[in-house]
Amino acid sequence: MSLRYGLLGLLKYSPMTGYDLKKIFEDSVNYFWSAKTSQIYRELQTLEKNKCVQSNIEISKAGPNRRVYTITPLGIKLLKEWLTNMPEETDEDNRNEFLMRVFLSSNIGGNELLRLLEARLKKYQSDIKRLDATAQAIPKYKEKFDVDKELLYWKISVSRGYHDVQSHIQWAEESIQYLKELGFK
Amino acid sequence: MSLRYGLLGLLKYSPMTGYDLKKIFEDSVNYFWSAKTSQIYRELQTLEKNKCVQSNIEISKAGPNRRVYTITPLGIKLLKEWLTNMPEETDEDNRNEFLMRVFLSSNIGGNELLRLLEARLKKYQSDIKRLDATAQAIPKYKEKFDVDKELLYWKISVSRGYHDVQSHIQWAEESIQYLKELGFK
DNA sequence: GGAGACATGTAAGTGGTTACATGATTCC
DNA sequence: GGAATCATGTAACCACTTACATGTCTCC
Repeated sequence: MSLRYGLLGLLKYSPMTGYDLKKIFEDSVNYFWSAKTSQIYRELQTLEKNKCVQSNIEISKAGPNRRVYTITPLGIKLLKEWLTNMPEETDEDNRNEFLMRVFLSSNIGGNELLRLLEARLKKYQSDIKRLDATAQAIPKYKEKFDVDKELLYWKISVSRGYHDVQSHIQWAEESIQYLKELGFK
Repeated sequence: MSLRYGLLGLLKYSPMTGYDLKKIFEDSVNYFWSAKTSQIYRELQTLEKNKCVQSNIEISKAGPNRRVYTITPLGIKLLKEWLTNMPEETDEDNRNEFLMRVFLSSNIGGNELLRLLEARLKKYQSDIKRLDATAQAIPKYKEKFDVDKELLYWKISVSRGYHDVQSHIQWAEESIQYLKELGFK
């Protein structure tokens, strides 16, 4: 569901192609949602079937033709309905393969887990850099889409990204230290 | 994949039924993985097809019969292989429907978002209680499965759960305050 | 001439959810 | 008598991934 409404939400800023949407997902929403190109194109097709968006082919002399999607009034209506009708239990999706590995680490031992955690710590540190890039992209979209009140909500979302990464780093560092104190290396 | 190995990992502690596994998922692994009964039974069937587990029906006079699954040497081997061969990019699955809503909140406005965040904060606070219960369940499993070195890894996992929830709470509180300072109510 | 960005899709498969179906036992 | 827990499953569906397929333009 979220992908569906994410696409509608972005199309509300401006008409776009599937390719554009994929790029925005990559460099702005990416820390809490991602989607493969193939899924985006398919979802756009079903959205068009449901009359939530409408597409027009834009013939360009320079480069391949582009199918540009525009949100319809119905699309806007359904987007707002989704946003206002929030179910009691919208779980943040906790599925975490890495934690499954940690949980089962008795099978590989503390030394091995230590190495896993150290590698993971590096990943978390690079996550911060990706978030910085995202935060810096916000003003760019401000110009591109000529939005203003949106910025507040984008900032609150990005801030959640930072809180998350920072807590991951803290946990990894603590756990590494703990394992070392126990004599693992 | 993770469900598959989660089941194998738990079955390594002790032979169990699908129903048992479901219960353990609910009160011990739940904060980073969950699964519906139907999925667990199906997965156990494919694991048996692949010779990773083996099942025997236990006839009980009191109550319905139970199909008890036992991990095979092949299952143990594959579990360990999975744990040692960690791919470079095991993403923690970030998909977060709630954040998608926050990100798109310009469509409903700051007052509405404030209410969403306040409800969410309560949910986070109840998450802490669930984690406390999980942490307290650890010794129980220690006796049940007669494990000891596992405890260390369970503790490290649960600790991650706490870090996560605490950062969620902090973010929600900060964002609520921020919105209030801006005059939303 | 080749790499990489631009651009759009289809097909098959996996993992997860929802809905359905059944029936015994225990405790109030 | 009724609700909750124990216990096991099937079928249909939905969301997402992986692999495949095609072709243009731009910059080095």
